[in-house]
Order: sequence, then C-alpha cells, then structure tokens
Amino acid sequence: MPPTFKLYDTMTRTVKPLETVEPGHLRFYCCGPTVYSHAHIGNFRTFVNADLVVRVAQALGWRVTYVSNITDVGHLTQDDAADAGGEDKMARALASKDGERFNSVWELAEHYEQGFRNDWNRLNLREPEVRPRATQHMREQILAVEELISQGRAYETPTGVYFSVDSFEDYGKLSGNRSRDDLKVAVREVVQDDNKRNPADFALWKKDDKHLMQWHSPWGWGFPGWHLECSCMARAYLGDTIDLHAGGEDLVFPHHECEIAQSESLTGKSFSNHWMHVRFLQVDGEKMAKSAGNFYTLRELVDVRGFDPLAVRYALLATPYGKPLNFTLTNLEAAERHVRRARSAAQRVSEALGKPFHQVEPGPTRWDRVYDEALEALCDDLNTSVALARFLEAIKDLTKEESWTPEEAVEAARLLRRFEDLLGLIGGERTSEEAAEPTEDAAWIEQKINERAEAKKAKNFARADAIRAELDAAGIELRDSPSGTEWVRRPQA
RNA sequence: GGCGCCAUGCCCAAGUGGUUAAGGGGACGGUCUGCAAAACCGUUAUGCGGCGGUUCGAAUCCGCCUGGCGCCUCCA
Repeated sequence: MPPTFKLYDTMTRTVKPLETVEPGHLRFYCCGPTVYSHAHIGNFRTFVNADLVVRVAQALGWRVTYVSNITDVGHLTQDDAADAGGEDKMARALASKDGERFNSVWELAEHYEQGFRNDWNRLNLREPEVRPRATQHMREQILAVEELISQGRAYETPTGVYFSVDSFEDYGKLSGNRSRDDLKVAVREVVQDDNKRNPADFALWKKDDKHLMQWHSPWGWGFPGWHLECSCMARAYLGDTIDLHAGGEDLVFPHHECEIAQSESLTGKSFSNHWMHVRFLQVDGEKMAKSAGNFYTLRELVDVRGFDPLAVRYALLATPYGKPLNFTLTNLEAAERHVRRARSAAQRVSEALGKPFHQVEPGPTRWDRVYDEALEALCDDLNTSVALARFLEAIKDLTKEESWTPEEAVEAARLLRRFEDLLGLIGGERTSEEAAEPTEDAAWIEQKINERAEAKKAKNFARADAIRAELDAAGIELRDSPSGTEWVRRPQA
C-alpha cells in the first residue's frame, strides 16, 4: 500500500493529499526564472524541491507532465514614478555594465538561459517535459488579452491594457490580500496611469514602440505583462485545470494571484487545485536576493570554491521547503561529506558489480524498510530531514560492508538505484564525463602519490609526510586504504 | 496597518498528546594506521524561548509575553 502524497496547499492553508484530475497523472507547473542574470542558489531551492515532487510522484508510479518556463520578456522592475514607462528587467540588464558584452537582449537571454540549464543539470534536476519561453507564446498571450477585453474584464488605456481587479470577485483568495484598501497600496509592476480604473489593476499588455523586445498587437507595438505568460503557457501544455502549481513564496502575491484572475476568467474553471510555495533561503538570517547582493551562485560554489554540485543539492534539501533555510558554508561542508560518502559507497558497489549501479533495475532489497520510510517521509509534505536521515542510514550500511558477492552487489545496486531515483544525491549518470575528465594536475598528483608510496615502502616517513603536506597545501587530501591511495580535492570555504 | 511563518543540545534539524526527545555537523574517547586522513564503535538535551492554563499525562493543545523571519515594493 503506497503512502498518500500530502503537501501543504497555500490556498486552503492546510496539508492535504495531492490529487490529480486524471488518476495517476500529475500535471505540474513550476514558475521558472527570469533570465536577466545568473540564478542564485536561492532560486534553485525552489527548483530542487519541485524536482523532489516530480521524483516522489514517479516513485509512486505516477506519470508526470512537468512544465517549467523561462521568462525572457516582460518582467518589470519596480514602478518608478520618474519613469512612467516602467523598465523591463531584460532591458535594464542589457544597459548595465554586464550587458555590454551582448549584441542584443536576445543574446543576453540566450546566455543566461544556457547558464541556467547548466546549473540545472549539475544539480541533477529532472528535465521538464516542456520548458516554454514567454517570447515564443506571443500569439496565445495576445489572444488571451483580446478574450479578456471582450469579457469586459480588461480595458485599454493610452499606455496599455489592464486587468480590472474589481471584475474578479475572488481576487486575493490565494494571498489573503482581500482588503480593497490594502490592495490600493499593493500596486506592482504597473505603470503610473491616471486612466486606470483601480490602482491595483495590473498590466496585460504594455504599449511601447521603443522597447527592445516588441510585438505587433491589436493595441499597437508592445509586449505582454509578466503574469500573462504563465497563465497562457500552463494552459497550452497542461490544460485549463492543473494539479499543482509551484514557485517561490514571493510569487504568492501578486504573480500567482494575477495568474488565477486571468486564467479563471478565461476558462471559467479552477486554475490549479494545489499551490506549493517554497520559502526563501537566507544568509546570516536575512533573505538571499539579487537585489540585496548577498547571494551565492552555483558557479561560485562549484567552480571557484570547489564544492560538489550535489553537496549544494543536499544542503538545499536539508531543511524542509516550508521553513526558511539559513544557508551556511558549514552546513554545505557537512553536505559535502555525505555526498562523498554516498558516492564512494556507490563506486565500490559498481566495482563489485562490474558496471555502474544505475544499470541495475530498482527493486526490492533487504533495506526496503529504510527506503520505504524515506519515501513515506517525503510523502508527508516533503519531510526531507527524515528522508535524508534514512538515506544516510542506508549509505552507512553499505560503507560498512567490506566486500560484496555478485548477488549482494546486485542487491546493493538496486537500493542505490532506488535512492538515486528518489533523491538524486549520488549522481554519476550525467556527471560521469566531467568527473572522469582528466585534469592537467591529475597526472602530477598521481606521480606524487606513487613517490609517497615508494617512500613509505622504504620507511622514509619524513619524505612521505612531506609529499602529503605538499599535496594538502594544494588542496588535495589523501585517503589510504588497503587497496591503495585515493585523493579528493578539498572545497575552499 | 493587512496576510502568514518560526523559536528543540555548541551548530543544522526530526518529532504536533503517552515507553529511554530521530538523524547529521562539531567536540571528546576508542579501533584501524608508521603517523594522519578516510571508515567504523562509543560519549555528548531529566529537557524542547518565558509565564500561565487544559489534561491522568504536553516539546506537542489554548492564552499571554519575549525574540526572529517572510509577503503586501524588483526578487524563487
């Protein structure tokens, strides 16, 4: 009897079973990044948890249609009274110092999207079935605006087309921002426009024939509002009603509130039956944000400081998504140990097996209790703390084993395969090439290790220790074992 | 002001009414090692922010207080 998959639902503010419209088929939309700069690991906390939802659903035997978008137009910076036109984040990025190396905003978007996909892969995140871009769904968005106008829920002004918040009675049902007085203050990414009927009305289309990215529409040249793309792309790929919609906690209002208003106006149906929001990552007790400048990127942690990308994945999962996660390098170092131990155990199993453990089909093992408890914990609103504890328990058990018979190796590989499918913390499938990639100094390190082995054999321990110290200074740690000496690169915290 | 969230050992953190309060990091002791590292074994909260209350029984439920965080403004 498989466990019931339960998740906190922002709309009802309760933990409730994740139910699918079509039995056994999860239609899942997760709001993706705006590609105006490198995503930081706070962004990835959301995607790692979304990834876990996909993996748990698959572990339960569900089919999953996972859609996560790329926002490459329309996401505006904050309203600036001095700049009645507002400013597109993409355009601003291009105009900045960093943007000088790009020939166009399209190139900039392409560059950061590639960077994002690279990080995505290194974090061992499942690829969505569809990763739509806002700029490639202009037709849907324009048609949606026309429909909303014909319904009387949207209206045109000299600066754009707005959604009339007052026309949608349920506006505010997700965030709890229902008070009209409060909403008057809650104006965001909308131009200063005296022709607006209500200050809280939000833009569906902005007129701007000077904009770097513009399309022709019934209202002239311009570009769509940020909220519209998700409504249109979710509908295009997942249908009128989706099972689960996820994003960072900041998206509750106004982004998701606006999506609901648009989508439910367009279809007359419930937009999403379940809403999941991932809490922010913090640094030193304050939220990590690009605007605050206190952020880490995966590139920095991995390429500069030498951490394992899966250690970052581990660290992002160590605190359940519903709580703030105070990110520290100390915790990342702990995560690095766990990931290395897991990989080391997996390597030994694979060696005993004669092939990568991934190639064994997942199946029942004598460790079923541990795996089942991990899955059960994840089904309980993604209790990653418990799931990771079970994972470590399994890894410890494998590490203790001194040798493997072929039969035992198959069983151990099955266990690893199941845990890898569920948590993705061992890696090795996609990262094998880069892990095996020979570096210039690898040969030098091997030579030093051989020299040290010779010195040890000759009982010249001073010489052996000197070599070890030399390598240590270069950030290389040695690990002796009866079968020889291994080395690992130490992360620089 | 409106809407929410959180407070468990040196640190991260599970636990949401009932035997000895998971797990991890760190520290300390031990095994192994030429010595280390890695690995393994052991030790490390009579107490769960404070004060009341409900109950046979509360870290777990209720109230108040204190402290912290997020959204409402670009942010995942």
